[in-house]
Amino acid sequence: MKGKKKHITIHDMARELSISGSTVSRALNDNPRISKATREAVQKLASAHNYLPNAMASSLRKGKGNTVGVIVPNINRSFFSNVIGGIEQVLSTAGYNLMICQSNELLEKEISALKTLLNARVDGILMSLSMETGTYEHIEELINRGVRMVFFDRIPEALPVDSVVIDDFHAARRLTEEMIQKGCRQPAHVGGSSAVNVYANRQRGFRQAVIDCGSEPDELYIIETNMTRQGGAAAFEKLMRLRKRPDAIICAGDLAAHGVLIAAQEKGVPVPGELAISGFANEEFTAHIRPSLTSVNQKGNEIGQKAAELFLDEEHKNEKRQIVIEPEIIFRESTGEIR
Amino acid sequence: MKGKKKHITIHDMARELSISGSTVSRALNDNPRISKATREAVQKLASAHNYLPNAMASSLRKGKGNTVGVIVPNINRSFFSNVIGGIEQVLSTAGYNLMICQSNELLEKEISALKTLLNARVDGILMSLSMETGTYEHIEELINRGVRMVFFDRIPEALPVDSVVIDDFHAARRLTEEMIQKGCRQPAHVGGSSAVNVYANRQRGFRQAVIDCGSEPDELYIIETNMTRQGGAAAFEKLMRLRKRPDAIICAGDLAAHGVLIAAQEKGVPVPGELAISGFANEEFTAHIRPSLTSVNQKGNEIGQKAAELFLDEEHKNEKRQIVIEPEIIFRESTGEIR
DNA sequence: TCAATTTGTGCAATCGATTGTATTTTCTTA
DNA sequence: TAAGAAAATACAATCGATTGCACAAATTGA
Repeated sequence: MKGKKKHITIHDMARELSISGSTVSRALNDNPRISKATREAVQKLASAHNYLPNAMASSLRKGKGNTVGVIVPNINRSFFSNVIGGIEQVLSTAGYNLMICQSNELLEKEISALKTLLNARVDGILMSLSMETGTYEHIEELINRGVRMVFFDRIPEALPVDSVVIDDFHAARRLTEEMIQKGCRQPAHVGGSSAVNVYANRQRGFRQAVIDCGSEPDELYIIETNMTRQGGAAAFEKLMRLRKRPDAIICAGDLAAHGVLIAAQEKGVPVPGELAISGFANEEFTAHIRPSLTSVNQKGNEIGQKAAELFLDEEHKNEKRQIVIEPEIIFRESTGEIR
Repeated sequence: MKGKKKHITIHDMARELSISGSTVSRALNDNPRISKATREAVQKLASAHNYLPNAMASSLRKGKGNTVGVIVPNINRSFFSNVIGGIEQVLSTAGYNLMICQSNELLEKEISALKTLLNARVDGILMSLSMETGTYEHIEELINRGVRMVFFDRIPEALPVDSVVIDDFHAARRLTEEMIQKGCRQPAHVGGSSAVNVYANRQRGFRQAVIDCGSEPDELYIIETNMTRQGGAAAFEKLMRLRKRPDAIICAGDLAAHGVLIAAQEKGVPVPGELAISGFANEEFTAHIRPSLTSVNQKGNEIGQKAAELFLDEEHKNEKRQIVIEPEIIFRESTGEIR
């Protein structure tokens, strides 16, 4: 008895009211060309039937779907879920829906996610590159197609696209300087592949701070590794084998920093007594471990909002605008009595 | 020069090859009715043009879009992002895309998310209720419309829908029993509103364990609060004011448990020496705080997979199937030397 | 009262892909 | 080689909403 069709269409209602489909459509969209009487009759019937417009049909006709795609490496990293939150705040107000995809740091999945979003004819794509992404043909193709894109955090720096980043360079530099000024004599840096812009910038910031303080960066104390706890622990081992042990390890990620911390504790190296440690990203756990971990708040929510605003600002598209957000360094126990 | 149309259609290609659109369509879908020659010619042209089918058009025609909606309270809770991961593993293999929405624990947002998903004519909705959701009219309406729904974790128990849950009752019961057997004399329970099925079940489990061990549950030791760190701390204060202090606090969530732990440490109550504490959900931080927190692995990934499988199994829809997953209790330092 | 407006509706095409039903072409086989 | 079967392709309708244009009805003005 419940009919085969799940949904009432505009035409069903037109028939019911003995008017034409176009009138129903206009009535629902509050078109002034429709008389108040019919408009109200239609709207009443619509809500009585719980009418819901078929977004596919209207998108198809209108050529745009009020959907934007978001691709992040991983939604269960607090930074990225905060970004998504920020994006959603802005875009849902503007009437857009989100299609969220994960690349799992894999280029292949990134490409297939892009394909999916294109199939869905999203109005734009906001994304952060996967760690694996080193070439940008797949991105360039989209740009050539005229797809509206905004990147955040991990961006293709060579490409003419809008982006939102935090000032990684500056954050790493300030953090390192602070450590040195506090009396640290031999800082080390543990980061990710410098093929990724954020890691490259954090490493540059570290180097600059060392130079500013009158030394030369020593390559032995700059390690590139994968940014996991294991990677951090491995880097720690390597650093401990050096003739002169570092007394501060600035890490470009919280997980790696935590790996360093755990390894140090296992080795019996007092933190922050003999070794100061800092991370990056301000993941939730950093505040709760002992010693709590100094880190950098990347302002994910704000990044998401700005990225969404860039997307919405149709005026100046593809002008390679870049919004730089100043991150906030959060000093905690792992770096001792700084400030 | 780049033309107004962003995308090539099937008809553009048909014209180019001087054949009909239907032939192109069939060729692209490897329909055997099309000769090998034309099929290959079409496919070659398609890839030369980077042709991407318009998902809206084909969905509209086919009446289904290979998209399923997912609604969770919050994507940055590790449990939920794990669920999403599990769902994605299964559904992307089956050719579905995900539209992910957050309710932020708000009924209003839950309803608007549902509306969005219906507009998009998703093929189904997998969801976990918001904390605020106490009435189910909005859900029932969907069921009446024949929308394929699968719930997980926080489910509307009275409704005839498929669901995947973990055995909260059993987990809480076992955990509590274990504590009592270990010598705990006065266990307490800190949980969320018992209007939410999971919290109700965890509380029931606690009560049952107490009964099984020969006592009567004392209402003074069963507290309902909001499941945040603040809520946990407040509950702790309340419990500490009782004549006989509890020597074990079983919490229905990790955040609350952490709040209890911090408050206890501030009060100078040794954990696990004088007070054992356990949480629920196995959030990442539980393994990293000191003392590390005993918790319950809710197997988010597995739940997601099962939910997706229920969705895919078209055979028996709306049979109120329920899959119960046995959670795993992870004993850590906060409960001392159990097992 | 009739032409000139204004206002309200309907018709039909459209968006892009799919599909049942022709229709044409090619291949068999007597 | 012609008739019949089989294979390949084309036609046209369809999904549901939107929209330019045409048309009808109501209103205005003279």
